[in-house]
Amino acid sequence: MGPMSETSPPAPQGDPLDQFLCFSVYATGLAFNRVYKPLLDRFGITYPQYLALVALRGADAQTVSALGAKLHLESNTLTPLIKRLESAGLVTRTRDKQDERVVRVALSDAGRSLIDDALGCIPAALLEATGMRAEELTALNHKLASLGAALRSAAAPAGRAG
Amino acid sequence: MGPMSETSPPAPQGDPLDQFLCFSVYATGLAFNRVYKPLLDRFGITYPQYLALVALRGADAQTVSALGAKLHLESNTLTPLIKRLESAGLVTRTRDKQDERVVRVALSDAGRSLIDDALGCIPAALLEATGMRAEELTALNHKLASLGAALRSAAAPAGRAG
DNA sequence: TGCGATTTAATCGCGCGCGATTTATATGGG
DNA sequence: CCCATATAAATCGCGCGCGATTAAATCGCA
Repeated sequence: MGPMSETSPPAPQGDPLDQFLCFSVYATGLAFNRVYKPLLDRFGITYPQYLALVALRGADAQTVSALGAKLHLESNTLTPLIKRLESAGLVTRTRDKQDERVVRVALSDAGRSLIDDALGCIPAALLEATGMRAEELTALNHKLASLGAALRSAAAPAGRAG
Repeated sequence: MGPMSETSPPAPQGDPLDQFLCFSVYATGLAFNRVYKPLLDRFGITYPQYLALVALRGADAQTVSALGAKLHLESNTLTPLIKRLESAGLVTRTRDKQDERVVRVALSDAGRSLIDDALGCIPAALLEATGMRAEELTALNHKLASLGAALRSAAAPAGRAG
């Protein structure tokens, strides 16, 4: 993203980067990670692993591709991450009998209880860290989601007007 | 972030992750990167390097710490990044004569003309990729910036109520 | 049936972020 | 003056993201 409103001749502002929406997204992502880190360290998982466990909680025995569709990641990122979760005993990986190409990933009992525990306290801690009202965050969430969707379709290689 | 509005009993929605603001920030960050990648490849730089060059354009001969304050990064991340920019001939690194501990980073002529060229076309391409109006993006930018600031102060180790 | 095209994961290399540590320089108190 | 402390940057290891490639299984079609 670039300077958004070119209609600002007078003040040079704090920093040029602050005019970039992409930078706000980038920096807020870093900030989220820093808030999550100490909370997730107590569970021995990373932030991407936390997201994967949340996604797995939604539906069990998902393929790597299906999980990737939810997380917007591909096997080159997911396979090593899932193997680390497997080493930690939090998920199981099984080749599909019908189609040996696909690997199905499921929460183990330990994984399920870990993510349930985590969801019991972490979201509340995060909500407090934002210092904002839930409805305000929901609105922001929706706007960001549609921005993300627009960017994803713009980044898609095939068939776009423009 | 967690489920934001617990006031939604009926629909299980698309995916649980979509209820997490942190995930929208994370996924939108990934999406921004994917839009930037082909644009920045033509200049031979990465997205963090692009941000660093933008920050350097704002004020020359900055210390690593000052640059880090703008980017919300520290020397463990910045030093290697800056060295890559130096190898590419885009910035210069010089030890401060008054205080030999500090390193001052400045754009080279090549770096300045590269970032000027990049800013000449990339922000417009990004604006188009969002498919949103500039004023809407500006509003989103401000909300995200204050969210980021809140998270950063919550993540700061010392002296907080709560 | 056979065999190329497609699909699904996995592998590899590189550039971040970052916690932890190290090195080098500067500063201040006895 | 000397040494403890502080500060700035650099180094190291690990876990992502991801482009590119590979391996293996399935599908399709003659």
